[in-house]
Amino acid sequence: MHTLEHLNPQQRQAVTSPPGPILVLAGPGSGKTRVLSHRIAYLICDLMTDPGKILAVTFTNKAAREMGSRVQRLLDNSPGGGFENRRIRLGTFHATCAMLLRREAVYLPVTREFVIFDDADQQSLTRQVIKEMRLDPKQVSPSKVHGVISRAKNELIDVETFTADTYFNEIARRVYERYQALLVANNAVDFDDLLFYAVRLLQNNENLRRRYQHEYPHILVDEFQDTNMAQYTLLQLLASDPPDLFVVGDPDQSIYRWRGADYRNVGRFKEDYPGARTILLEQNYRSTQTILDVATAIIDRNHGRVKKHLFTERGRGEPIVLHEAYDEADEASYVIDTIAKLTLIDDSDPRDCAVMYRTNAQSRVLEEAFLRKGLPYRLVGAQRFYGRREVKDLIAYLRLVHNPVDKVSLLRIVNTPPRGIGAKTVESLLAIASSRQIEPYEVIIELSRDQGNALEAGLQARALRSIVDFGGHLDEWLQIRNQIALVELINKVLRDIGYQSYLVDGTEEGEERWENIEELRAVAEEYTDTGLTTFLEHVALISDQDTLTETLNAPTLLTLHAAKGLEFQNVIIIGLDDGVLPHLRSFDDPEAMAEERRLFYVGVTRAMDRLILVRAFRRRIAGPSTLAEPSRYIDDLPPDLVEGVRLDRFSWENRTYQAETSWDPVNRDPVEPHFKVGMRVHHGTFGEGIIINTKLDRDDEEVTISFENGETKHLVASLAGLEILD
DNA sequence: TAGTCTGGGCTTTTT
DNA sequence: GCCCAGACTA
Repeated sequence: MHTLEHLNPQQRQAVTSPPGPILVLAGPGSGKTRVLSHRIAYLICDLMTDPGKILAVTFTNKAAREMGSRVQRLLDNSPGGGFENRRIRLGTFHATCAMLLRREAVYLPVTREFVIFDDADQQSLTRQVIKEMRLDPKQVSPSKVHGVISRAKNELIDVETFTADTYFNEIARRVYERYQALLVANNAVDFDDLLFYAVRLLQNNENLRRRYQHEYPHILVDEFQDTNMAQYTLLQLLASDPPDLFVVGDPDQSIYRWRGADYRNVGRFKEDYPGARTILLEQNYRSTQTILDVATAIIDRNHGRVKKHLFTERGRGEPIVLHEAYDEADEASYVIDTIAKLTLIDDSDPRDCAVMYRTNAQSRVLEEAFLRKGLPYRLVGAQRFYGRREVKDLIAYLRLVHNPVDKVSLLRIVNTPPRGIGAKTVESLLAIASSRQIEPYEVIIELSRDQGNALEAGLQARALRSIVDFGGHLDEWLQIRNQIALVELINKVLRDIGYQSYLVDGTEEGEERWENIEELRAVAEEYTDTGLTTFLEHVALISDQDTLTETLNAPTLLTLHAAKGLEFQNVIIIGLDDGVLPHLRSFDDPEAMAEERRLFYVGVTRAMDRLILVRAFRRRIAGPSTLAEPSRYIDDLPPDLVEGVRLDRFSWENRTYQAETSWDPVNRDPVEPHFKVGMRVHHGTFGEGIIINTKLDRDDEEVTISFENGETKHLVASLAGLEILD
């Protein structure tokens, strides 16, 4: 019972409610993870619940991990002791469904070894279907069509019930049908299928449903406001009778509507479970009262919501700061200056500062500014490790070895690295496969075993040699896949295809790519005991945040979406201009506009001590730089809480921030211009010409030359080998 | 078959 | 203004 001492009355009420449908509306910073983990500990230690009967679902791996370790800590400290959390089923919606589907694969159109297609795979499959239907991918955008399909699945609409009310939707319906068939043919499911199949399975099979209800009578859900129809239905199906369903969420932080999330599930929950107990968590342990008041002023302008009165015992704190920069470059230098200043006056470390923005494109100007100063930063999202080309390539090889009918992976790597199996050859291979009604990989392996067949197939001798070579390797991989450790398999594949020499081409980028491969191999080491299936599932269901390095003492740059669930001492939100925040694309949709507001609210409530809002007088969004209109949200800020005075400017030299950074600033010598407009030069290929323009580009000089032969060229001076003639 | 060129288009992206 | 994808050329 001692674990309850650290909870406030509302938290305690939530944690100790008798089992049943319970809805916890948790304001930002109100300790929702704490409530969830205490609830689990309470079930185990006080109500003597078998840990194996508890199912806790989150949206991210990170949240799942965090909850797991917090529960473990609570159990370790509990008076009874000896409890273990290992048997708690704790995971993301998708991982939980994947577990269920693998167990019950006999009821599915795919086998237990199914692979999970990620975003890029889904995209390329959709594109393939569109092309197959002889539609132009430029007219019919694969991403839009796939978006429609994905949304349909999230709303549990299958091909049969998908109604095509418009021409576009008719196309989408036909693509949907074929797309689904191709997934099955590849023994694959996409992210949405994980949920969709799980729901259908439980709906159509009463025994199975009973079994799972009995297996997990106690269910807890994090970020409930972000559930979509499929997830909500899944929870309903899993909940036993009487249900013990403990859901925690905050409709004001619902920012994934465009991914199918529907915060109205919160309202639905109350309707579907009339006896549900609702508990509001309003005490905030993160921010100053000033920040909470600003946040409240912003969110209170959204209608039709349960108002929360966020309060803290932390006191008023400092006023928030509003700054207007000249343009985005000036905005970036203001950000850097401000962080430098904060590290001086506030005893903050650079790592305590975050810069948030609406769109990823905004990070570029910031990054450039940091790089110019030689200062480190941590960027969340953007160049995701598992989205890197080389990482995806290696994973595609492994997926192929695991599940050779996966044609998306096969096509991805059949000529990567280039081995002379080009588009023409691939086409012939596919034609042979379909005419003989076998899988393309079988054609490849057969050819490698018996080259005589090839003559009939009409393949060029050179192409055949390449196929034989590749097929031989593939054949061998398939035979040894279950006999050697995962890392050994990876090493073998890498060696066989000469991947290192392909990647490492003398450039820095090549080195980096190879390092990524080594990192992936290091991850694979941890799966020596569990094997390829588990490893592939792990890499398919992982998120970017998991790869965020925690050690670097540098500010974090991230989108407002990525900021959800995090907190920082100092938060700088840039781009408070209409069209950026709120985003232009949301203007004509009131629901979307309400979500933009929530997004801003999420950003504001990340701040513990200081909040700094920045806008720019001019801004370039697409095309030329134009005058920007201040964000409408600026008008909603209570004037007495805002300080419009700009912070004093500091120069970077000798500042603690720079001194404390762990990374050596890149001190490039400034490039001296060698060429001037009007100079006559000679070029090895183009002959003589006159410089008509020069430009210094961070580390090189770019010149425009009008040559005597009439051509005008842009050249990089260091590479062009120009000779100055006068 | 592999690099270069051109044109469209352009939020957010837990899995 | 920049990036990616597909067309085009060597």
